[in-house]
Amino acid sequence: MENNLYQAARGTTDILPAEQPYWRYVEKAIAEVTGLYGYQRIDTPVFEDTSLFRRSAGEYTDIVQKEMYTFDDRGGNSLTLKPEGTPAVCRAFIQHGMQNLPQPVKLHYVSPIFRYDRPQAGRYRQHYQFGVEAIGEADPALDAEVIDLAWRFYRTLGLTRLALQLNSIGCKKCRPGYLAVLKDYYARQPGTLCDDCKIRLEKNPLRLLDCKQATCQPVADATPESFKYLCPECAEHFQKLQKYLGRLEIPFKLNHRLVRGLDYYTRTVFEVQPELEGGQSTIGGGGRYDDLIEELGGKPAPAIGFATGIERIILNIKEQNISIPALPGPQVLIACLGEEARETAINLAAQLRKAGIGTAMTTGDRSLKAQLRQANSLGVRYTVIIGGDEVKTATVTLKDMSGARQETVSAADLAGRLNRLLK
RNA sequence: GUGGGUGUAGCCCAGCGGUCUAAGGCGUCAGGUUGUGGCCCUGAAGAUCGAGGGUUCAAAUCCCUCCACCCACCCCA
Repeated sequence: MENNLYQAARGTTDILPAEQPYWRYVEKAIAEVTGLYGYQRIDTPVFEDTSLFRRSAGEYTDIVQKEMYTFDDRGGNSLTLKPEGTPAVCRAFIQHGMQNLPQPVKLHYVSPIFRYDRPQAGRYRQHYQFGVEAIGEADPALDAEVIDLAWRFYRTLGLTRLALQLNSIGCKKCRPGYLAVLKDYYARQPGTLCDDCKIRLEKNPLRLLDCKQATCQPVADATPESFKYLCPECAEHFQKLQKYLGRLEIPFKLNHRLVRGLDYYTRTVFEVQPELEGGQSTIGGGGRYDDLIEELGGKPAPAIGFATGIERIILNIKEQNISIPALPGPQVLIACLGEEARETAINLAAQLRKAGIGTAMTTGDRSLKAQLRQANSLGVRYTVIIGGDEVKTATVTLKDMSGARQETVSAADLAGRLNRLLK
């Protein structure tokens, strides 16, 4: 970093004015959908005790092993910038006694997320996620609701050609049985496993299914399917969920290799990706975490959540050429010539704004031509021109920027006149 | 963390050892007579050629290191 020019830290980015329409568009869809389903907003701090994330995600997950932004504060506490949203929401749920609220508690958040990862298009060290959590209910109808919410959200944005993948990885009771089957299956494979998988086999066998190494593909593809080893309760839960999704006409593909990168998931796991893309194209995902609240010290409360990356959504909005509404700018520009006119302009700008009319005013000593060029590039509908003549007669020249029309209006009537014209 | 590619004004990009005191387009600013925009015309500002070091008589052009971005992997959002 010999460069004396500062630049945004690696993997971080500025969201410039030109990008803001996309963000506002997404934020609007978030407000709309969460309102429709009754998921209230919660905001949690950007950092939490490191142990919160270690305990929830799992010691052998990539997030904990290599992606956390962890630091000691001046008091010697180990803190970590949120690498995902769910544990923070669970902590808040427990801390504020939300188990005493009517269950399930339905929350949503929009939050920066930090992961020390190698950046790429659509992958940042600081990015934003929109997520929902529904805590305190095990009914598969709630799983269906969360997936439906996610699906509706994408449709509200206008995104198409998305694929929903679904799996069930069982619960505390039945997963050990499945893992035994899995281990047994892998133990019988000729020694062709990649180095990572050898470790996974010991530490976190479920993740064997997640391996992307070419050499492991045939082995992983042919693994016994987790949803065939579910206990009766989990099997029923999964069956009902699929039935409900059918009712909701949400297409999904069963993917027995979908396991997600966090250890706390139970039963339902799902992911949404664009149909065509490969690579790091997942735009959203989630699942059930029936044991997490209890593991974090709360009274047992089953729950399900979903989170989606806003940058990746915007990437897809652009790829799919979805048109985004422009952000409103000022409707009127006041141009003036000379010091006296300037004083009048300042008064009039204040009056117009008070009347609720978005008003910009030119500054500096510029020619009328330059001021009108500015009006044009701002895209205002009207320009108010004040020069020596107007000052003398207490009037103003009101120019309609869509044509060549202009009229003389008394300064006192300007706000009223504009309000009528802009209606 | 691994492998590969790229890096020239705010943006897009030409140039790929001497003719570069770096070209063009977009954008910005100013003008095209006296107070009128969008089109057009003219002009100006704006680049230590990502940074640092090296090779050479000579480097934007070759080499090394670093930084950043992109792609693939890992993993995820």
